[in-house]
Amino acid sequence: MEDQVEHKNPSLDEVIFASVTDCLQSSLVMDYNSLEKAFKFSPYNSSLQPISLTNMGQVVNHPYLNLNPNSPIISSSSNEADPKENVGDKNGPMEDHNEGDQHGDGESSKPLSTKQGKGKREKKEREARVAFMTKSEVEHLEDGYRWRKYGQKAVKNSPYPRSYYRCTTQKCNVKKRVERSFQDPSIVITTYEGKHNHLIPSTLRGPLVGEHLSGHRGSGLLHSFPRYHQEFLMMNQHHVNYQAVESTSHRQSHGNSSNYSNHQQVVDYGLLQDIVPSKLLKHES
DNA sequence: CGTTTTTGACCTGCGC
DNA sequence: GCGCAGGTCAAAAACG
Repeated sequence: MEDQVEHKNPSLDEVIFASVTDCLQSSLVMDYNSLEKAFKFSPYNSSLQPISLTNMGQVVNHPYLNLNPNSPIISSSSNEADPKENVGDKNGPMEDHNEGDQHGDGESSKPLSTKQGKGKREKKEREARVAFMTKSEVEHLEDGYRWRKYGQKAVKNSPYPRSYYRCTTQKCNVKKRVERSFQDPSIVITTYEGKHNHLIPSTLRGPLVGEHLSGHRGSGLLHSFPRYHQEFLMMNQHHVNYQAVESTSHRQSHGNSSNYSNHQQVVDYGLLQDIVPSKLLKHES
């Protein structure tokens, strides 16, 4: 734990969201130590990017984060199409796009020998990551998507293991990692990697996220699922639509501290409207 | 019986 | 080069 305090330059890859005590409250629970730990998630943790969720509460601050209201937000969109968004990082870990050829890294069909990739795939490309810290008793928070666990590892210096999940939807290679903070075991750190290329499955074993968001809070399986978290997912989901329609440059709104809000303006009248409460959508604009 | 979880082995990147 | 830690695979087990 000592060695982790190297100040690396954050760049446009990883986002740290605030956590909330639960979906009914908006009080932030921020534990910097845990945050640091969250940063350690990534072997490439040179890339961290704060997010401004102006309609979702305050931005988490952290010595590593270098919060800058003018910095482009997030993200998630990043490695897909816009090389510009990778600005600032010294072509480190994210220089090639393995999704270019197919969907992904280590799909099960890929033989190990290929994986070793002598020569070919130099560095494995990583998707954008978003980390949430959530106060929750359960580790695997219901988020509307279906996940299959594909691994679990013990985490150094932590009594709690880290679990690895993959979205079960075909061709969707979104992954997430879940681990409990050893500093505060009540906090679950969930890291999403990649973007869903599909909508939230309607065949959920429970109410849709949207339902939940639109006022049935406290009911159903998602009760433990924090609102920020849900909101991110909703936006993440709709980003797919957004891209499909607008596939270009709306994201570049410098000076606006909330790209999300900007984004929301774009998708506001689409599907999102059906599932996200309007006040939430309007809040920022 | 199909799907998901478990878990040990293996691979990769990094620091020394 | 070696060892460590993180990440993934894949066979077997468990589950519904």
